[in-house]
Amino acid sequence: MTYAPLFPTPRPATSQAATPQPATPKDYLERLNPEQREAIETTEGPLLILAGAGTGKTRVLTTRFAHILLTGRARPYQILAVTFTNKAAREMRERIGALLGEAVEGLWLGTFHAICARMLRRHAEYVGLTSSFTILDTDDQLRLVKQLMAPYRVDPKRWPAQGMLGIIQRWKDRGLTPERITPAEDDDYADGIASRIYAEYQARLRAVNACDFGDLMLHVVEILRTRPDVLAQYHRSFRYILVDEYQDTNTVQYLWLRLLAKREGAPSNIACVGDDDQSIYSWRGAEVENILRFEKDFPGAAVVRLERNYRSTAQILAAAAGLISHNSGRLGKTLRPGRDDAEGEKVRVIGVWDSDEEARVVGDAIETLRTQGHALSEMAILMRAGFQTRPFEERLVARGIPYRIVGGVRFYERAEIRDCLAYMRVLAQPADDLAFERIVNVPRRGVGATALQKLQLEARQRGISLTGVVSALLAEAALKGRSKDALGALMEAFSRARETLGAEGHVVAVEQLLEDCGYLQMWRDDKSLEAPGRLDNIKELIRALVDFGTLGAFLEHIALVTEGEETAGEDKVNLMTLHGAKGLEFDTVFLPGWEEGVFPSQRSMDEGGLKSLEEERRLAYVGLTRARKLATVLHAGRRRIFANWQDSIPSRFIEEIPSQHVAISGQTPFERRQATAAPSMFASGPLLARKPMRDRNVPSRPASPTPDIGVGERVFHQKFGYGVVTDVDVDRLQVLFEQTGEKRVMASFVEIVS
DNA sequence: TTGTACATTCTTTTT
DNA sequence: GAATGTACAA
Repeated sequence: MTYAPLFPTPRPATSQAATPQPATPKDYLERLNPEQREAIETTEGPLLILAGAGTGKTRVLTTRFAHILLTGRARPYQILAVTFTNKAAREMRERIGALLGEAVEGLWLGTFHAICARMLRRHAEYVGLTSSFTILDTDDQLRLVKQLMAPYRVDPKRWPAQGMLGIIQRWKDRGLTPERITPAEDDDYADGIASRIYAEYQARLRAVNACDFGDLMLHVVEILRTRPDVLAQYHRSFRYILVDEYQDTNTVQYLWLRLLAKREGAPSNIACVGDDDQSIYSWRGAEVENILRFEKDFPGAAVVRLERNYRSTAQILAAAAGLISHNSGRLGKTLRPGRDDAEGEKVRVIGVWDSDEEARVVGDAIETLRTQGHALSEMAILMRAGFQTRPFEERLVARGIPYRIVGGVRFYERAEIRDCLAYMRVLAQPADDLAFERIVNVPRRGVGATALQKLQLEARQRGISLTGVVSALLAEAALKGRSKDALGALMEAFSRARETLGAEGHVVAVEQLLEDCGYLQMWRDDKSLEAPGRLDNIKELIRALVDFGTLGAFLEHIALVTEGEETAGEDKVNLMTLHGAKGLEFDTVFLPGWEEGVFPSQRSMDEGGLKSLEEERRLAYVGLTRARKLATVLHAGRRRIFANWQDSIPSRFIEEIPSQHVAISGQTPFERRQATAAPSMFASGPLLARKPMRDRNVPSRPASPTPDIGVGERVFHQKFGYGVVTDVDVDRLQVLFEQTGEKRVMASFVEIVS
């Protein structure tokens, strides 16, 4: 196997002896290719950098940043640099520091949301908030939407609150405040109450001095739109703008950038880096059109294409290029190998009988690689959806192979953490009704739904917060029995904690509060298996509290940083979704579940048709291009979905990879067509050497090979029952089943009935 | 108000 | 298969 000599990955220039002086020799430009240099040295005017996977995008961005500083074009605080993830922001900050030889302070470098939060704290009063506003988490959002929808008595089955929240978020993604929703725009969701709910939702947030994630962008855009003085202030301040992952921007983010970049009588020095082929977030409101339209939005824009890939082998690049060429409406860009010494191995495609075998095969392959001395941290299993990790986890555990799940259940999303955060929020801001609602009855204090409803009603009538109402009612002796005692004790705990907060600081105050109100005791009494772990998590949370000066600073940090601590560095196999893998790279990548309905996902295709199919294809492209040396695609003949088995046919994406860059193996319905021509791969490579298939006396599978089946034929399928063939494509059938509707199935899985 | 039994839905996801 | 939601009893 031509696996051993790894071509070196280009690293940022090491230890430049750079003091930030304009006269510094520009050795940081020397190891760049001509396109990269152009992308860095074209500092004035709008610039679009189309950066394919693995073409040194981050390097260009950071070097460009440093270049602007080192040539004296701007001071650090005059450059605005935005990314999508905290991780990307952190990486940029570190690499800029390395280039300059010292950490730079006062940068406007961060995620869209973090930078907007910073702006919004300065100008909150323009949108009816104060600078101490809280940022809601998704639980709060959903609870609020449910509350607001309740009076309208819409069927929650047909119109779930989740969907309503989705609509509101999409509106926010598009920069639409409630006043900007036209009647035509008002979705027909829940009989057209969506815009009304939206308006009420926004009013409610304002009343509790809170905003949600979308608001961070939306409010700031609204301020920049309506306050020319504020806008002018930022225009004076930001001379250069750098944007990472431009293809993932949604409309508000685009509006925000355009407002900041278009300055009267000055050039728009905005440089956007992106790759239309890696746009995989449209379901979250991202508009690929933003990148496709860039030259129209910013006339006279220069466009630089980075196509030299220094990451993957020529085989992988050709495979990925062939696959993505099936998409239409691309800006046109072909990855070329940046080096000639890395032909590499073909992309492996392995067909397996079922999803259990799939996990087994991957586990075996990983074990083999490990015994050959390859680091586990250089291998990744990338799947379409998070739940697909399970069988692999089980297999890896059984094999004793350490693994890590990247982006699983995040630390700050655990219930116990959110409970504690809600306690802290009420402590920091007693008017935070949404946080209060979360914790009034956690632990159980006998303050249930009806009691809470009474409190809410009373609070609305008096125009005060829930905590305000509780204190008032207690003072008036208007409460009785259980709720009086329970709420009294709770308010006691808060006021004691508030005293401690002033005297001994926030860490002690929070500890005391959680103890006092019985929250910690609740978990100590809990006999379930996970209770001790939850207590540990809470300890961890309190430990993190120490690093922050105030409770407010801590809560802001938490709201914006969703990542748990990165435990990279340990030698473990990486399991994650394809979305989560964007921006990462590994020597070896396993891509399981390439089957119709799974990948491309039926769900997204139902929602978005051809556009979604293309996005799925881009996702496949992202997956392949994560691999430096070897990519292995797998597909199974049947798969466990929910509780039962479902037959599946290989993904169309497999056929779309040019066959000369693919090595097919495995005995599957798909492979049977080529099997006679191409001998099994198993004998050749040591990597995935495997026992021959066991005999399969599984009843669901007819012994006969593909019979001649035509359109209109009536067929029977073990799983789907009776149906009529509506289309035939070699050995795949489109069948309209009586019970389950239209499905694509393998011809070999059905029987003709007469 | 709380607990239990049963039913239903869902599984891209980052900030 | 899990997690959430609903209905109903205590």
